[in-house]
This record gives sequence, C-alpha cells and structure tokens, in this order.
Amino acid sequence: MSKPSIPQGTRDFAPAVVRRRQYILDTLRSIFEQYSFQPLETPAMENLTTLTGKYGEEGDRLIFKILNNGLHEKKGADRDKLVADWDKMLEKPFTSPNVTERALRYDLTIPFARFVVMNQNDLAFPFRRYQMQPVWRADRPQKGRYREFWQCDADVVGSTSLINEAELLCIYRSAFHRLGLPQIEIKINSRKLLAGIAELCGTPELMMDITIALDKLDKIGWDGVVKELQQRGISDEGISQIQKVISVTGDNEAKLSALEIIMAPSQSGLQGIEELRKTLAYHAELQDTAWNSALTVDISLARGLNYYTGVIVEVVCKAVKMGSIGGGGRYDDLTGLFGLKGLSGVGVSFGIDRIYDVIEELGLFPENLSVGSSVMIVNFGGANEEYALHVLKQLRDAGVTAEIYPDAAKFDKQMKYANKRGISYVILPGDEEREKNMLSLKNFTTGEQQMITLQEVIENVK
RNA sequence: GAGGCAUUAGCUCAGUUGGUUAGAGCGUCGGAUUGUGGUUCCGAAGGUCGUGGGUUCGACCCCCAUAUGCCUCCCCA
Repeated sequence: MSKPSIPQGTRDFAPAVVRRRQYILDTLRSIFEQYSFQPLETPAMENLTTLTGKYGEEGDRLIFKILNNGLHEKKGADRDKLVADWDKMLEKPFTSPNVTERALRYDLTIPFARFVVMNQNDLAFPFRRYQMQPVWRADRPQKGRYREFWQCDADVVGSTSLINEAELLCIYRSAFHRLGLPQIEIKINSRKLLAGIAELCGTPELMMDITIALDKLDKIGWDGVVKELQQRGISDEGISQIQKVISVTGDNEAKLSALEIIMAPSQSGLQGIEELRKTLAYHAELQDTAWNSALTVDISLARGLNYYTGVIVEVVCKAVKMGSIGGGGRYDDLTGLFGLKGLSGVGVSFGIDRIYDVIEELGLFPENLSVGSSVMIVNFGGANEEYALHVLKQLRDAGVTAEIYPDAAKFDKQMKYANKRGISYVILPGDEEREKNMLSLKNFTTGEQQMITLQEVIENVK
C-alpha cells in the first residue's frame, strides 16, 4: 500500500487555516459589497477554446487541460483522426478537440467576459461584479506559487469612466488597510504610456518587448534591462529614450509633468499620462485618510496579460519577499473576443493565497479566529447521557455553540479531548447534577468550576 | 520548459569514508488516575531510510531515472 498524496502544487487546508482564509475572504467580500459589486460564480472548467490565446504564449502553456471522456470508444475515421492528433501532440505543442475540449479556469477575468457576452441582454450596464473562486495553472510550484489558488476579482464592464479605476484603487487600499498589511505599494501605470515609449523608440511594434524588459528593472537593474533591450532589437537611440523616461523621479504629479514633456511627440503617451492624472484625481476625492498604503506611478510596471489596454496596477507588500499579491487594469475589448464589440472593462484581482502567506509570515492574523467560544458536554452514560442530550438541545436553542462527547468514554479521555480541541467550557452532567437539576460548568481557561442552573450556564457561556 | 538543493518514525531532525540489530525530541497509545484536562512519573507501539532500477560480497550512504517539496530563470496571484 502506498502512502496517499495530493497533486503537485495543491494543498489541504486544516480547520485553523480555513478559518484564517475565511477571515481574508470575508474581509474582501464585505468591501466588495460595500462598493456595490454583485457576486458571480462560474464553472471550474471552461471550453478550451474560451481560454486559449487570451493569456499569451506562456499562458496557453500553463492552462490545465482535461482529457476527453470515451477516447477508447472511438471507431473508424474518428479513431484515425484521434490517433493522428495524438501523435501530433507528442511531437509539438498542439491541442485538438479530438483529445481535449475542456480546461480548468486559468483566471476569473476571461470567464467573466464570457459570461457578460452570454448574458448581455439581461445585465444592467455598467455591470459591477466580484468573484472569489479557485483558479488553476500548470506552473512549477515554489514560494507563493501554487497550481490551485484563489483569486478575488472585482470588475466593472460597460463604462470607460476613470471613476471605475479610482474606485478599484480604493478597494485595494481599503482591503489592505482592513487586513492590517504594512508597507503596501500599489504601482500604477498605463499601457498607453508604454505604447508611447515604444513610439519614442521608433519601434511601436516592439512595445511588448520593451515592457517585458522594463518590468525587470527592479530585479536586474538598469544595466540588465539595457542588455535585454539590445537582445530584443531596440536601437541605442531608443534605449537612451527609455532611460530618459525611467529617470523621471519625484512624487506622482512631478513624474507625470516631467513625462508630459518627454512624451510630447506621442499622442498615445500623452493620453496615458492624462488618464493617470485623472484617475489619481478621482482617487484623491474618494480615498480615506486612514489608509496608509502607497500609490505610486511606476513606468516600469508592465503586467504580462496581453489583454490590458489602459491603466494597469499591481500590488506588492515590501515587508516580505513575495511576488505581487494583486494586479489588474483596463481592457478595452475583452468581450470583443467573444463577439460583443465596444464594451470596455476594468478590474482588479487579489491573490488570497499570497496574501495569506504574507499575513502569516508577518504574524498578523487576529488571535481569536480559531478559538471559537465553544462548549463540550461530558458524557457519563446511561440516564446522565439522556440528561446531557436535553441540556445540549437547550444550549443550541439558546444559540450556544455546543457539542456532546458522543461516547461514554473514560473521563480522563474526554477531558483531554476537550483540552486538545481548545474548548472554552466543559459541562459535567453527572448523577448529582441530574438529581438536583443543576450543571457543573468548568471554565477551561481558568480551571474554575461551579454548580449552577442551565439558565446561569447559558448566561455564563454566551 | 531549463537549472540547483532536499526527501530517514505521525512531526522536527540526527546518523554511517559503503559493514551485523537505524537514533533523539515532540506527538500517539497504555498505566499511575473508570468525575477533573493542560504539569509530572512509568511503559509501549511506530521505519521495505520517497519510489524504481543499477554498481557492490554487502547500499540509508555511490550512480541513473522518477515523484514530491523548496529555490533560481521564465512567467505570474
């Protein structure tokens, strides 16, 4: 017999862990609701064609595909096609509906876009939805990287107003404030600004190459970025333009003003700057002064998902060594991919597994999450058991979280169980208590014990 | 998809230049203690040394493959 195990990159969540995860989820849910977003859930699996081509080449590779059922039943021509496609798959990256036509959800944004297109006649636009569900990626697991993890997304589709961007920034800041996370930095940039940079370089078609290289600035430094830019075919002239752009310093407005001068030749670049400026202005109106996270214009922020077209954001917690814990941006034509043109959307995503890891590493989970105030009734068997069951029902009717030890096991064993469970109170309904119609209530924290009535027990325990 | 490190009891880890019977702490179970846990004392159980091959008279140790975890690249939440 082999030891049981779970698939690579997946985890079981023990009760205490689930409670902490729920604490994060509940916090986010209440903020989403406060900002008037509506809940949505979509299937764990999508048609493979819905997902492929939406996340870039790397993304396609990381989609978890589901093998079709009944492959062995294929007969005749169908079988020949299947065998041919199978051989093809063994030779190169290739998928065929003969082999796989479904896949696990890779993110929540594309399924959302798919939902919007399918339900466009019933939805009131602008449509604001939040969604908290697991997603799957066939990535190589490492710190903060799992093959099954949860995303919590809020998106607004059907409005191009930058008020939406500003509100989503507020959701981020409010959430990280409520969760008590220190040293949060929300980086903000615009794809239009990045397109402008590519224009300045005289190579607008290399925008993706430029942004991917720029995105590594933090990690490999300017010299590393130069090397990467050269490899990607950017001219020395272009590189010096890029250097001018990223040398811009100061607060957000100072950066934007300086960029405005550099970007003068690029209409797209200027538009990006204007959008950032407007977003920040709206945000300033809506923000709460208690929020202490930083909101920083960062020209080097790129974001890999290739459907973003406008403002993009990414969240990092500088207190720990961890990848981004959230990201998002505007996508002008996501629903166009499914046949609904002219519907712009913008959204943000929280990576709750990473947020969990950050909170855990910093020891910032509230103490009382797993220590529910609960009551256990000791089982003395016989007539006492009957009495105990009666008491149990009364407690539950009164709204008390309570359980009875189901077996009339040795007293010692029952007490040890209560201790290990972290039970707050133990009730002892024995012969004496039953005859007097009283109960002995033991406070398991202080060790104190008293014989009182059921009514008094309820008052004590609540 | 590429590279590096790791894997020994339920958990955390020792161990041997390849040599008979692989250890500790914690935990578990039993007893002291069949109405008083968390403290104490006594005792016990628990391992094909991740898996599969190979080298060797002999492998937990060396070699190869593979799985899982961690880390780097890539990419991302």
